[in-house]
Amino acid sequence: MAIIVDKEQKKRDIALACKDLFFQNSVKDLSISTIAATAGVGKGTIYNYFNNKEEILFEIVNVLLRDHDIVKREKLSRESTTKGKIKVFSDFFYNEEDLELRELYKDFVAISLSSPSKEIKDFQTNHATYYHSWMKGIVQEGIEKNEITPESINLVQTICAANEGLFIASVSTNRIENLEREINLHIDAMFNFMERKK
Amino acid sequence: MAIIVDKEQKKRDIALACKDLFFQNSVKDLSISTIAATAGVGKGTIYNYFNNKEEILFEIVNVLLRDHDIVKREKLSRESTTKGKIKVFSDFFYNEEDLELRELYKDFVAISLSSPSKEIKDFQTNHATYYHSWMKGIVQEGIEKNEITPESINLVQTICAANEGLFIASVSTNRIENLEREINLHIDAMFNFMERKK
Amino acid sequence: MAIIVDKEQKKRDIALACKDLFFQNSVKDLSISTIAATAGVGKGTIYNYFNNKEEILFEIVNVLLRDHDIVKREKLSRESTTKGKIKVFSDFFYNEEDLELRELYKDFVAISLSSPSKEIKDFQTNHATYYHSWMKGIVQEGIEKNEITPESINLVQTICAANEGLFIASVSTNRIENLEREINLHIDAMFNFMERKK
Amino acid sequence: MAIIVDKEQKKRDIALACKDLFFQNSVKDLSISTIAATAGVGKGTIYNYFNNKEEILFEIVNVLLRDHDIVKREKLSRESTTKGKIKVFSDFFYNEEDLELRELYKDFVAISLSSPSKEIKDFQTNHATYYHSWMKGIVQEGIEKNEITPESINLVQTICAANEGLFIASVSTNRIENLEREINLHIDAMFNFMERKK
DNA sequence: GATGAATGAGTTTTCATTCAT
DNA sequence: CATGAATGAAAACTCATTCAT
Repeated sequence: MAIIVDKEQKKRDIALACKDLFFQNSVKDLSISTIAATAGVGKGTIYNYFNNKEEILFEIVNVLLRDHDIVKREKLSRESTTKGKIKVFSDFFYNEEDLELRELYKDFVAISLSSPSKEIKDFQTNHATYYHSWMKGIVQEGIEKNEITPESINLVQTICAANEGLFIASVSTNRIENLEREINLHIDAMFNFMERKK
Repeated sequence: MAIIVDKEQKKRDIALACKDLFFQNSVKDLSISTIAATAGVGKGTIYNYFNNKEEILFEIVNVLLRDHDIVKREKLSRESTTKGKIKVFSDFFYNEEDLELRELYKDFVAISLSSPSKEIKDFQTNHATYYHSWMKGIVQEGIEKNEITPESINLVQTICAANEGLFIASVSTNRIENLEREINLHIDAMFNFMERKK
Repeated sequence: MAIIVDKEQKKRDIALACKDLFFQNSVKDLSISTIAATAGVGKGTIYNYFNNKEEILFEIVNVLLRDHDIVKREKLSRESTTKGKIKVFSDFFYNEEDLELRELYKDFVAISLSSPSKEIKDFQTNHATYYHSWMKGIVQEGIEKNEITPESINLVQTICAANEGLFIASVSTNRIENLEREINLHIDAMFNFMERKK
Repeated sequence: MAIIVDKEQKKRDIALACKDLFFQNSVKDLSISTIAATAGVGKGTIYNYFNNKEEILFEIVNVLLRDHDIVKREKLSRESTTKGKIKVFSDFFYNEEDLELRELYKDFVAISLSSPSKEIKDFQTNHATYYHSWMKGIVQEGIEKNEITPESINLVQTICAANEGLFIASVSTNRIENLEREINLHIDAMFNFMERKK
């Protein structure tokens, strides 16, 4: 019998072994040689598990997101107010823990903008939809608890979009000096309109 | 002196001669050979006028923005309400006329995200600041005309960011089916809060 | 002993399992991976039975030739004249039934011409000699039956060579529009000289 | 002004600089690196003049054929009889001078048989047609001079094909011990039928 | 100042072969 | 015996950059 390898596990191993490489460089700037060397396998082995560099990126993100979600869920459970939850939800764009994931996210958006493939767009759509629903759930809950007005549900899209827009601006320009502050200011402003007046 | 003017003119000529190339391809995918051939000059000549491909992109955008601004100013002058002006201001992200400029803009953001250089960040900062001020001016005017509340000035950042965020989402995911509609909905929602109640 | 028989059987099984692959692709274009997968065995197993891809080709051809010979013998028995027999003998180069074998034959000649090995040359020699003798036998018989002149025996080589030359020309150039016609014309021409004048 | 190079001359120079390489190896076995090194230019330079290895082969053959034709014409002019001319014409397949050209020819046929491209087939067709016409002209002349019968014209195809078939057999098998002898025997046999009986 | 021929480092990709299980 | 994971050498090809004219 030949060596039976858990293909999925091996994919994960290779991906994680070179995750730092992907944090520090954009996919375009990484060569298969470098990736293989870093992962401690031969170039051919990379091709046994991945069809292209993007797939490795997908794998890394998938693994990291699993952990990220657990932590996020935990952090959310510690927040009692809807506003608090939304702020925690939005801290992905600036907090220290998600620095790495954020780097990869930048890479994803960059690829989507410059040379989009169906795969990457689908991948992005899946995740965007997932997090959007999640946030919608939080807002819905806030409505049910009478914290915020029913119309608030229509502002979820705007909050998400503004978060993302502020993040992009903070990365691609020098205009945003303190992203954390800007995001929280904008959430405060939105909640001004969303919160039930007593 | 005269020579310097000539040099500037030649830069512009080269840049404009290959602008279509830049609309249709991302900078990363264009080779100097292709650019030179399209511009009808030798490869060496490109190096006499530009240090890298990005600089050509800068030149094209600069020229195009000049025209774009004139048209925008004209369109704005035809709008009487502040809301109308903001909508016209935001239509850059979806209107037909700015399709080309938008393609270049995507390229800029992509570069900023994946391998940012000081030059491109400064370039982006300049333009972002310029348009931001412009929009702020419009809102300021609306406040002075008593159309909208003084606090509205603090929402300019959010409006801009949400526009940008929606645009990025429309490009990098399949989530936004109709960008024009989403942008206008979100502007309407914001103006609900900004407009003075009579 | 029994084991050796088994080994031979297994070789044949593997070879036949992937014969279609060899019809459709030239040996050079086939990878061991593809062959192994098609044969339904592991890559390592191929190496247990064959030293190289050519050997698999030999095996396939050997098996196919056995059947081909039976059919040919049967077809020849149905022909009464020597000319008829020679034509049937030569139809290998254009008939529909031998299409596959012909594809393999092309591959053999190609290998012989570009990077000949002792093995392939011996293999080719064996078969060429075998068929040459066969044809010689037919001509001999025709002489004995007084159908053709005794000198005809010296033209066997020419007939064979011309058949082969026409085939090669039909494959490597666009000069031969209808190979069947050309081969039959040339055989007719030769028989003009070979047939006993009554 | 940049260096103006006679592109055609440079192609020829590169091709000739590595012709020995092509005599000794089949195209498939040659790498661009080796070719470039032998020609004394960089790898990139090869690509500036040729799209693939076959094109280099074409170039070499074209140059060599030019010389070959001159020599052949000269040799033919020294022959007075049609039979002599045909023999001289056919000596390409075995004479010492054309050894190199013959090696390339083998390569051509091998490629045509294993992985034919339109280009190579057209190239082969052109040359085959050219030499075929040439030989036809010689036979025609013989007919006009009353040396051979008018029907001889129909045997040109057979003579060519048999020459080629014998050559292929001599290369791909051990059956032909002395190609020169076989070719001349077969030409003698054909002329037996073609020559006018006095 | 303009040119474009030459370059070679660097990249992706393939695949025969090995060998631990 | 059979397997198939791992490998790395080798190949094709690209392209920014230089520099002689």
